[in-house]
Amino acid sequence: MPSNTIALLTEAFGYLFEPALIEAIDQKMVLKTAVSGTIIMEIGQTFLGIPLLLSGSLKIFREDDQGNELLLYYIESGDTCAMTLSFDPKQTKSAIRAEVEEDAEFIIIPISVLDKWMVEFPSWRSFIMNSFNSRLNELLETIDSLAFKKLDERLVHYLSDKVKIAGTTNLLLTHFEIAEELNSSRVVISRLLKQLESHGKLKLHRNRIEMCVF
Amino acid sequence: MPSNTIALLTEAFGYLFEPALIEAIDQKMVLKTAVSGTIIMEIGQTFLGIPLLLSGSLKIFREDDQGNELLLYYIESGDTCAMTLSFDPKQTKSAIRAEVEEDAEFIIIPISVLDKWMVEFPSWRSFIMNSFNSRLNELLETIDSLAFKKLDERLVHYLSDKVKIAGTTNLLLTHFEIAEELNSSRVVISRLLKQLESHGKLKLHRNRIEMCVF
DNA sequence: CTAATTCAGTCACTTTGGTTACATACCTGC
DNA sequence: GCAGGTATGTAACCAAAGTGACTGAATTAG
Repeated sequence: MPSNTIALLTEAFGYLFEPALIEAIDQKMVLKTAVSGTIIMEIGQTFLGIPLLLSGSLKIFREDDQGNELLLYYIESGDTCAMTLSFDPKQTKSAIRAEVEEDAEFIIIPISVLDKWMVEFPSWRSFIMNSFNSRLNELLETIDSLAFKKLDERLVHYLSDKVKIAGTTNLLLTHFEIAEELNSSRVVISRLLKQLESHGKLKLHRNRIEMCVF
Repeated sequence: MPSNTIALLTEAFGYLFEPALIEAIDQKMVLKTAVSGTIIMEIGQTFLGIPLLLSGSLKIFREDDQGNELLLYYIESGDTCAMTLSFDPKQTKSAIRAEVEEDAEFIIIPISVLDKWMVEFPSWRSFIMNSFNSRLNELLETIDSLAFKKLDERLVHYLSDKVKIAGTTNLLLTHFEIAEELNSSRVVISRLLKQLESHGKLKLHRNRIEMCVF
């Protein structure tokens, strides 16, 4: 008789993983939950396993040595799910920070079983490959934004992403928060937001931005 | 009795791959050579296999819809070797352009065998994983440059990389070429180079830059 | 209710990088 | 050598984005 967790896993990953793999995951995983704002992975931190997101969403950041930060991309549960890059047994230091955007449930799979499962489960192989590909494509998109787009375009793109993730056009954000995630400054963001408001693309309130076009 | 190609492969990959894998590669691969400047993979192009670099080096570019381009990173033979990202049978369109920097020999491995080899050869699994990781880390470095550094720093970094790849402090480059690879403009690059020259970091000549500090 | 804090709007100013334009130097083919 | 192309130097100007300073409004703590 299947346990609670098996049912949970089947709901989240049944469309991806074969039953035998789900059972294997059930035996090896650690289930965790974290509320919005929690940092579940810090830069330079050694990780014991790779996380798979069951619900909620994560924000993935890069940071330089002066503490400037940049939002790289989001991880959603529906999505090809999580994976904080790398699982080279030698290089297990995280290159990124993962912060919970919306309250999240996730499981941690120990690195030790990853290679074994690659041999045993075809669906695990393709999952890992697809995850890597998604990460690469997201990084390429980030590079496109940085290299080819001006800040106002990046801002619009950022807000559109937020709408998608939050599932509402009513965004609870301060200008300062946006500035941090885009590695810009508060004044500049305020300026551009005002500009977008005057073009009717959004409405500004305190701690809140109401998107019109997105 | 081992064929020529087996000896060649063993020289290039013997430290990475088990003999049985080298034999498998020998049976499936196509050997190619290309001179400096050749584009061996174009954006949007469907690829039939993944390339592994035996000698020479490649430059990997990203481009936007207006034709602006940006150098992402180099692939060297000594290095964990090549791989033009993705090998999802569904998504086999290249996201990048690969151009030969220094005359290169490389082999193409058909996508069809990749998954099979993942099961059969542990060294192939770790090779693929390490390659993905290298690519991810290189992209993250590119993002760091774009997000956190000013153009003069990016320029110095670019020139240092060139010295490493070319193996000489005597770089045969025009200002225009540099501008293209950094997605900037010729005038700006000339300006910054003059500045670096006045600080004694390099000497400028026609079609040539002589690096002092790097 | 008041004081302190946080958030947003705005101004003046600087820096960085991009653009246009033109001059000059170098190099190649003839 | 000369014509034409290519590479570089430079100046004037512009636009995008960052900075510092100050204001007032909204919110929260006490």
